[in-house]
Amino acid sequence: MNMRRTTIKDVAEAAGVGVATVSRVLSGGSASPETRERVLNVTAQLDYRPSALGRNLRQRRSGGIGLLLPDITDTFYGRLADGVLTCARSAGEPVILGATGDDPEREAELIGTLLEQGVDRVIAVPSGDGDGWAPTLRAGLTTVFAHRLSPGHDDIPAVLADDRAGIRTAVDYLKGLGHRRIAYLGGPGQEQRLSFFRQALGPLVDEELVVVARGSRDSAYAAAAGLFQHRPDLTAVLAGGNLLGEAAVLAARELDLRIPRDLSLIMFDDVPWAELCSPPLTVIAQPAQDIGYRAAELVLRGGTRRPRGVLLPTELIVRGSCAARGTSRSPR
Amino acid sequence: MNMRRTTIKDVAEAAGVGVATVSRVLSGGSASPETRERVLNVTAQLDYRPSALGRNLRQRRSGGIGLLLPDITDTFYGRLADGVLTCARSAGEPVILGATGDDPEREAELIGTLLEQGVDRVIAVPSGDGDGWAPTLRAGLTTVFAHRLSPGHDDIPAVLADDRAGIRTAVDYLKGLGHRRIAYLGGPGQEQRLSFFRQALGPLVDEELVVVARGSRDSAYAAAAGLFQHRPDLTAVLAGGNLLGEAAVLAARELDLRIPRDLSLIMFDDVPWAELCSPPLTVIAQPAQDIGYRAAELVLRGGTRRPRGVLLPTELIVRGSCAARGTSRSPR
DNA sequence: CCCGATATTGGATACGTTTTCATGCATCTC
DNA sequence: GAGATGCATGAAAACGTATCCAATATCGGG
Repeated sequence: MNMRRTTIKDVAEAAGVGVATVSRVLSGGSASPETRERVLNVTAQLDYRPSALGRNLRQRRSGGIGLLLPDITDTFYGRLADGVLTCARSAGEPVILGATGDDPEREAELIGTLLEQGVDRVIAVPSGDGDGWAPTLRAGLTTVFAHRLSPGHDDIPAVLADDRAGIRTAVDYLKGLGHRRIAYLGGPGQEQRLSFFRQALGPLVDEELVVVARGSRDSAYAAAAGLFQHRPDLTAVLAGGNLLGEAAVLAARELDLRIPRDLSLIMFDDVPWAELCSPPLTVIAQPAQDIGYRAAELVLRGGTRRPRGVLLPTELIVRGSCAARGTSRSPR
Repeated sequence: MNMRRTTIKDVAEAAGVGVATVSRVLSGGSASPETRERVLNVTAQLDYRPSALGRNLRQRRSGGIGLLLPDITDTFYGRLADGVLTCARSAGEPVILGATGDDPEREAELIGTLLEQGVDRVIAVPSGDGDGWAPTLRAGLTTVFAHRLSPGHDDIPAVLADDRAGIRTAVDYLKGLGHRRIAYLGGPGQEQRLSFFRQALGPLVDEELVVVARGSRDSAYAAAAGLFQHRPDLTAVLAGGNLLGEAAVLAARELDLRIPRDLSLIMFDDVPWAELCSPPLTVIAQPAQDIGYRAAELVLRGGTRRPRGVLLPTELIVRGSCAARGTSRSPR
């Protein structure tokens, strides 16, 4: 028994038309009403599904969207991915996921795989300094950056949270509470944010209080602990991501720093556990799902008339991890 | 300027051999050492990458692994996905991700998309009662179930955490602390776990204390709150997932139940924030990444000699969310 | 020195689709 | 009514690869 898949040829034969006609009917070309109906009937009856394999080869592209994230384990990227999936599903496009680990080399390797697969649309949280992207873009990939942009590729549309406003709001909030020595705990690829932070802090900026960790949990913890130990005089810290925030809480606990009495903490990204933490964490919420969704919209719209990019609003959500400076000096 | 992609034909021409030879060299067939070297040289020089499109059509399958998860936002599935990605990357296989939302209909739709793409290997956390899988399997998909199995498809290999042991350990632990009225807060697709729970509890089981929520956060919260309000006499609860655990903590806080004084809590799945919670949550750790990795190994090994499946160990990690019953009656 | 066996090679074919192009037919215009 | 115009249609040609098969070259044994 040879269970061959039904092809367009079978449909054409059964409907008494040519394969070209079937193809046209199915992809919305012109055809006479009777023919169309007949073809559609046969299609339904035979349960025919056009093979993407043949189509892809013919069109020399596989459809589908490549999604390159630093770490799918990070809930922020999880939500971002969810947004992409939602949009892609409504367009019937498959999503090919790759985890770069914020390593340009791995990123390049994954892009290679995507190209090999004929994928010509990719949404990426770019890692590295952006050198790796030049050849990719020349290869004709429709690219949209999400969450971060890549230095030197300002012509690529990007969907970003409004980090500048978010950081400004957070810093102003901390300043308003009387804090002066405010630290920033950043992760990979946050040059942009760092400059916004310096900008928002103005003359108060202290380069020793700006620390950048690598992507891992361990590295984040080490950075936080190092910072707290080395500069016990700091009174507030802005963590540039939920991993960093987690590390800050852990390190603070380990060093017996009480939040918010000894240390005020604001974390980038609102995650469910921020509310479960004690004290609940004050955060800058980012619309992660929206970022993904909008990026998918952009990349699906494709080459035609590419907008400059999208900036989505952030929101400071005040919970309990910040206190006025001086509280620690209040009696007992 | 016509920037055509270099094809196998170009390589053949440049190397002065036939396309068949190039194909053989590149896919490990037999060839004379000189020919092989020459072809490889030209390949490298022209930066030739074989197009998956042509190959896929020829072999009538697209390679790549379909990954069907209920919710990529859930860190458990995030880690599982990470495991799959790691294994797939080492095999050079792309991973196509789909979120089912635990909805059999969406699941079927996604499977349809995969089939259309020619994907013939899929790793899935099956949703629903398993009816939807029969046609899929008949279509020749190499399938591996992860984390859950599908009722009525015991012939499909599955990679699971040892829920039975995990639950038994947790229940015994709670029993040992003096608890008698122990509740279970479950999510979708946890029939298996439920029966293990009943089994572990033995005569103590109280059906009113077994609650099943749907997949969403809201639903989980509603279930937890309803349970706590309706049965204030319960003293311990086992949450069947990190979403449920989160909901339990939130609901307990809302109802002014102190953990662990008024209520002992054990959560399935060890997540980073379990340690940040106050009190830190006692959990049953599951090797989510391993589950994904092993599932990928299984599905890549493919049709040949399919093992019965894999059971991975769980571990009870005692932190601070469980107390001996009677503590609440202690003075003050 | 010749024959058969083996290893290597390239031409040709097929995979399933989309798209171009030419054909036939009907309708429209002057 | 004749030529022009438009539309529906099907045959055929790609798309880039893997593989079948026949042909050639190499080698060993008799």
